[in-house]
Amino acid sequence: MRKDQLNMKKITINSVAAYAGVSKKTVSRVLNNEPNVSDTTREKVLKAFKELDYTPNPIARGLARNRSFIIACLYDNPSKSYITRLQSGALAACHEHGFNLLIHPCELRGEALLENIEQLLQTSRLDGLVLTPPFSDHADLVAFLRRKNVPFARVASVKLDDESISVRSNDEQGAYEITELLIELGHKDIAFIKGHPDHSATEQRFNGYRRALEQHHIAYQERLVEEGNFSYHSGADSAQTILHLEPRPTAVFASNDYMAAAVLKAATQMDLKVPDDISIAGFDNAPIARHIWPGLTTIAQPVEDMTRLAVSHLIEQINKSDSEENEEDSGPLQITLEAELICRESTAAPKI
Amino acid sequence: MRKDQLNMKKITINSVAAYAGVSKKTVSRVLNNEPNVSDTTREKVLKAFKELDYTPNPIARGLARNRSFIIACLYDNPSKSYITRLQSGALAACHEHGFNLLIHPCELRGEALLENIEQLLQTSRLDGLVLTPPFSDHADLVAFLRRKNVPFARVASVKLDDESISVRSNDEQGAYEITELLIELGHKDIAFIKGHPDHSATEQRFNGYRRALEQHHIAYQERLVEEGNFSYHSGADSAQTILHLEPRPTAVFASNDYMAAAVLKAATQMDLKVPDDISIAGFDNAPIARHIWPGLTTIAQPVEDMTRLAVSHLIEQINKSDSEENEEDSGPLQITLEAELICRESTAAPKI
DNA sequence: TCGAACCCTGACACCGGTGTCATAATGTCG
DNA sequence: CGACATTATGACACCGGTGTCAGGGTTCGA
Repeated sequence: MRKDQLNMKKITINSVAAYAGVSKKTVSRVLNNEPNVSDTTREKVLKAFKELDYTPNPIARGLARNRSFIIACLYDNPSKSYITRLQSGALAACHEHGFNLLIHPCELRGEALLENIEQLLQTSRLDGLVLTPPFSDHADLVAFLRRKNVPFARVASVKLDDESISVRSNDEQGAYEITELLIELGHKDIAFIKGHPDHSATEQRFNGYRRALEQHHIAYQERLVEEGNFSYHSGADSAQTILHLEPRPTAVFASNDYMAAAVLKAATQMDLKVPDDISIAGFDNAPIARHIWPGLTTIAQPVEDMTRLAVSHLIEQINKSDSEENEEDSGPLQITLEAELICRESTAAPKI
Repeated sequence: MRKDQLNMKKITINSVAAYAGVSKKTVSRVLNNEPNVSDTTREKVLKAFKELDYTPNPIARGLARNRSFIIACLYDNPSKSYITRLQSGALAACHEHGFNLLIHPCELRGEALLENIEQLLQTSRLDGLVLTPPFSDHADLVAFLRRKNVPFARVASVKLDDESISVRSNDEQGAYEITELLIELGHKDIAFIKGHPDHSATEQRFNGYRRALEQHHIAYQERLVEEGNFSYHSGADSAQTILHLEPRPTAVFASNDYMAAAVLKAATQMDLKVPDDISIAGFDNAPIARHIWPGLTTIAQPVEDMTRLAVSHLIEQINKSDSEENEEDSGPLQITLEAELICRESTAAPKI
């Protein structure tokens, strides 16, 4: 059968088989790089692929193999830049492996979460799930997914002590370094604004702050610590308290850049010069950190890399569990990437 | 057959049919709300759905109907907040109709675009496409999709003179209003920073600026107009030129908030007080507009609504073209939503 | 009372791939 | 050289739904 005889009809595995003069099963073998196909046959089929411009139908394939080639990325994160970076890393890995990415924003709080996820699983027949903060350490969710036997990977989770895929950055170390920077500049009264309690990063960053103080023999002062929730607003509230303390701290380390930006705004409104009158540091290296004046000293995490790695390993696991039927979990996979300190204009030695 | 006899097996249409004592075709009829099912039968089946907790498999359904229930959202936009707002609107509409959303960032420039899209269509078997700026007015892409007979909807397109689905906001009017506000505050030398030439919004906003000047009998001065590209950096460059003009304009209207923020940063670095020494206005109401000090006067577009509407109508069209086989395009659908002026602290009367 | 029109319903093929197994062809070893 | 293992291939059922069509039961008009 010649190509033009097909006359623009949909190209299916049957057309290819007919064109190449083999059975559709053989075409399928070539498609999936299965062994036991002679070189000459394989080449005939590959030639047919090219000449017919054939693309296998992922839906049919999915039906036959009970797979959707779709993974979903769960998030409930206030930071747009964080989300888009997550997505971009996840997409890169998905494309590499021929998967598609579904994004699924949903709320951490509320009874409905598990139902919501269950419905997502039911209706989309996902092959796997990527948990991003604050879901990465949601014990109920993790237990639920284990019970349902749904492959998943966690991004920026704290808990390293289990057998699932998890990629994180070293938040504790980052916070340590930024605090140490302030200390070495000569600051002693360093205020700290905590993040959202649901995020495990919150505790990590706080720990880094405390460890740096301790290491440098500076007493921890509870009065300098405010509760925030990563939002700009919460930063603004905390700033009001912190900037009116007596004596006023000479530096503020906020757990993310939005809160740091809010502190900067509040300080500017109070006619405090940054960094002369007060130093400010953030975390995350969000775009705003370099879009304001002065630019924020902060910590850059390799968010794209984290997600890319997580998704990549997730897909590997999916593919593996597909071929081997034995349920040996191919071992845990825990990766920790380093974060990078970025110095901008918002930090300097205190003017005595 | 009783439910517990099924003993946790996968619930398929066959199980339901057996449980309800009807054929799978009848179950399928109930699933799709087809006519010609007696009330008693329908209820039996519905009862089986509930008791077995049945969810139809979208993949099998997709194979049979040659549909994927997936639409993709194309974008190449520098603004993270714009992207996430687009996504959130698109997701809302998708969920409402049982569709899934694929996100597909890609580059406008470069020969590879059409190939890229073609591959996306081939491998994902999308049911439709949402074009967001700057793709909304990409003539080649639009022609390509028409030729391929791929349903699509455009968000924030300028061209209203054709038969496809298109939802936009009135950028020209928004720019007019913000310029008018500045004029009414007493400004006469109002600088303007253009956006990216690939985006149709760029021209719209510029037109609004010029119309307001004209309407208020203020001569247009070419020296006050800078070329930008919506990025923070381009705003910073333009700011350098504008802020050093002699005489210096008393107000700057940037085509988006990032560029406006860059102007604000540059002005602050030059020890100019905003808004006392110079007023600054932006466009889009990006988060940064309220995260910096002073907050930016800007225009808020209903981005979520635009995308939601676009996707909603797109899905309607997909569903319709599925049932009716006649290719009558159900009429063009052009919607224009209004944008809203948001006054913050960055604009005031000029201090003479 | 009988055929026509209509409403329900199910048998069966089909969507486009993959899995299982039988079979033929080839290779290997005692 | 015969018994057996291995490789290459295709026939066929199957994944879980939907489309087509035929047949049995009702209703209706003549």
